[in-house]
Amino acid sequence: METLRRQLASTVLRVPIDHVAVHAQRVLGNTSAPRVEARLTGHAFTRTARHGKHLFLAIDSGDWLDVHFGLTGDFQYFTDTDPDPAHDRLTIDFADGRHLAYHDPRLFGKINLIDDPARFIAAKSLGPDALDPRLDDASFVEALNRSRAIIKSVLMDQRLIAGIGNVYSDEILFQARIHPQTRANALDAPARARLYQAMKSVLKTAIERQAEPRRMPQHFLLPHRRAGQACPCCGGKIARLDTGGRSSYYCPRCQPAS
DNA sequence: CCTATAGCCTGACGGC
DNA sequence: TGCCGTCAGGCTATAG
Repeated sequence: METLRRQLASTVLRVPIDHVAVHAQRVLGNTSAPRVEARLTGHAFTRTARHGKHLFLAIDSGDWLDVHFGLTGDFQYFTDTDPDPAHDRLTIDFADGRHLAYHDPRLFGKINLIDDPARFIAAKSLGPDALDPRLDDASFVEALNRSRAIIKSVLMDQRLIAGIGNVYSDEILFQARIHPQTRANALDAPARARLYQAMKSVLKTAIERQAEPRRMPQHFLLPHRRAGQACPCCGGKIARLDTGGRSSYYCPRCQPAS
């Protein structure tokens, strides 16, 4: 998400928007196609912000666009000669000839028109962004102690910490050597410290590598995140586990149940 | 309040 | 080739 934000910030800011088309009403949350089209057409994005998995685009009219990509969404650029990408649920045509498609095959994403990101974040009860420096070791530990749920679910709970999804929660637990089903409040102090360090370093590394799986270090779980693959640390087999309806991949030897 | 689960959607992939 | 089951980077509403 941060990678995408930076890309947008370096390409679309202050470029006037010629035309907007909504192809799937479903992706619109609190607004309608005519409203989005009216608020954007003839205007331009002036800056970007991000909180967890939410991307915010300031519009020079004073409003903000909140963009969430669900499971399968992203932005795709295309040109006049390209056909419109399949599953483009909303397209924005810029005055410089660029076209941007909000692409989301599974329709789990949402776009909202809001007047203030901070208020939106509060209304959604989102926790602090995982990379916010104000989310220090002490407040992280406090958040963990409040929960009896399994640590895998806690890391993904956007109300506690915003920004961690299924893949990166597996990576964080792998590097912290913690079994995904450990109860959050059962982690001892060294484990909590490892988890905090892993959370910060995994996300920073991911951003440095533009979140491209191919560019992740080989000692990360991510390049090997499939059942039966060899653990990059011990060579054992990566296993798969059902946790809260999502798949967790982990190394039973490096991340033993405590 | 807390935690766990079902449901929303569609496409890609592997096995038969 | 075609069909079927499984899996997939998320969130919300609801149940217990």
